[in-house]
Amino acid sequence: MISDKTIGRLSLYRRLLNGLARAGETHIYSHQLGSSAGGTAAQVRRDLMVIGCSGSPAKGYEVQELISAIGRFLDVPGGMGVALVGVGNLGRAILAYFRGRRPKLSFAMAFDSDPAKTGRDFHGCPCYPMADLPARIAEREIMVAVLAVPVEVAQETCDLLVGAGIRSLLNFAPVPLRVPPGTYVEDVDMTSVLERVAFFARTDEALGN
Amino acid sequence: MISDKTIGRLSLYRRLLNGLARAGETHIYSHQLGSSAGGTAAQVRRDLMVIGCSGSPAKGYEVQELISAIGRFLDVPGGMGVALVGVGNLGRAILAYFRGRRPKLSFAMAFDSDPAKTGRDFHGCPCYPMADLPARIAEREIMVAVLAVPVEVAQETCDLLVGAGIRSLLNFAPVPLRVPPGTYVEDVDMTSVLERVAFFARTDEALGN
DNA sequence: TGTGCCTGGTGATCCATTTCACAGTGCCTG
DNA sequence: CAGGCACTGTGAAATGGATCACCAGGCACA
Repeated sequence: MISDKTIGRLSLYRRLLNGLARAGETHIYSHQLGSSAGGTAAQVRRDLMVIGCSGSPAKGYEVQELISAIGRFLDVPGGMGVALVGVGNLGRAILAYFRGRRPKLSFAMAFDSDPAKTGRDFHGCPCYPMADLPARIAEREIMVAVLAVPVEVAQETCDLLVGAGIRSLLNFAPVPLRVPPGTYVEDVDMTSVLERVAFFARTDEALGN
Repeated sequence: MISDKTIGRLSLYRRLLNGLARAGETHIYSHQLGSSAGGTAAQVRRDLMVIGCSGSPAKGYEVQELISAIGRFLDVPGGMGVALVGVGNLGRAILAYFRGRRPKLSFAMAFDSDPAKTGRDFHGCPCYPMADLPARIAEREIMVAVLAVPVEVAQETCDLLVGAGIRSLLNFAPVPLRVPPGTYVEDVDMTSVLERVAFFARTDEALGN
C-alpha cells in the first residue's frame, strides 16, 4: 500500500528539511518543499499524508515536526547496521560516501574475498573475510546488505547473504538477482542508467525535458 | 513516446544477450530473456517491438540480430564521449567501473577543482581543471556528463555543464537539479535508495517481495 | 466583524506502464 | 497431409502513481 517511490521522497524531504532547520526555518509550505524536491505541492501533501503528518493552512508544516515524523516512520529506533560485500573501488566509495551521514543507518561491517583487504578498516568500517559472513551477520542481526561484487559472483554472494538472514539488499552488480519471496532487492545498474542518459542526450528536445 | 524504462531494459537485454552469444547461443525465446532480466515474456516482446525487432514463433529471436538492433537503437554510430565532473572517491570508482566496458560510451575527460588531481590520468581518463571545462566540452562536442561533486556545489556545477552544451546528465549528488527544459537529468540518490532498502527490510514480508 | 486570500486535505481523474489474452504462424509429429 | 503445440505480435484491460480541483479553515487587513 505504501509505495517505494514515496519512501524515497520522504528520505529526500528529510534531508531538505534538515537543511532548512539548520538555516533557522521553522515552517514550510508544501509548494516550497515540492519545488525544492523537484516535485509538486500535491505530491508533497500526499506523501506527508501517508505518514500522518498535517500542517496548518496558515503556517504550512512545522519543520521540526516533519523531521521527527519522517524519522519515526523511516528509522528503526535503535539504528540499523548495514553490511557491505565487496570492498573494491565502488565498495570503498560507498563507505566513504555514507560515513557519518546517517546515524541510524551505518555500515557496521564489510566483507571481501581478497586477503589483502581483510583484517583492516576502510573508512571506519572493519573488513572481514567472506568465510566469517554468516556468523557475523547473524551475531549482529544485520538485515540490510549492499552488494558491490563483480557480476560473476553476484548471484552466489546474494544467495549467501539471504541464507545468512539478509532481508533487503542493494545491488550494484549489473545483473538482476534472484531472491526468495519476502526479500527486497533494489538494483542500481549504473550501466543501464548511463546508457539511458546517453540515449536521451539525442532525443530529449523532442520531448521537452 | 518511448519510455525511459524501456531504454534501461534494452540496455540490460543487450548485456544478457552478449553473454548468451559468448556462450554460443544463437536463438532465444522471449520468456527466457524475460526471466533472465527479471521481467515477463510479454514485456520483452513489447520492448523489442518498439525497436522494430521481430522473432519467429518457431525459433524465437536471433541473438545476434537482437544485439545489432539494440545497438542501432541505443548507440551513436561513432561512439559518444562522456565527461565526469568530480574525481573524488565516487568519481574514481565510476571511472574504474566503466573502463573498457562499453566501447561506444567512454569517459573522455574528467574535471576537478583540486589542483592535486588535475594534469594526470585516473583509470585512463585525463583530469583537467574546472576552468577548462567549457572549452574542452565544446571542442569535443561532449553531450553527456556525470556529476559526482559534493552536494554544496552540485547545482552550480550543473549550470556550468548545461552552459557548456551538456544535454543530458547523470547526477550522484543527493539533491534534485534544476535544469532548463530539453535537458535530461537522471538522479541516482544513493542515500534515498539505501534508506528505502533499509525501510523494506522491516516491511517486505507484509508485501511478498 | 466581515471579506478575501492562501493554504492544507482529499476524492476524483488522468496518464503511463504493465499485464492479459487471443489471433496468427510455422514446425513437428503421427 | 492434417492436427496440435508453442511461440510471436498486439489490441484491450488492469494496475498503480501522479495530478487536478475543489472544499474547509485560519490569518490579515479593512
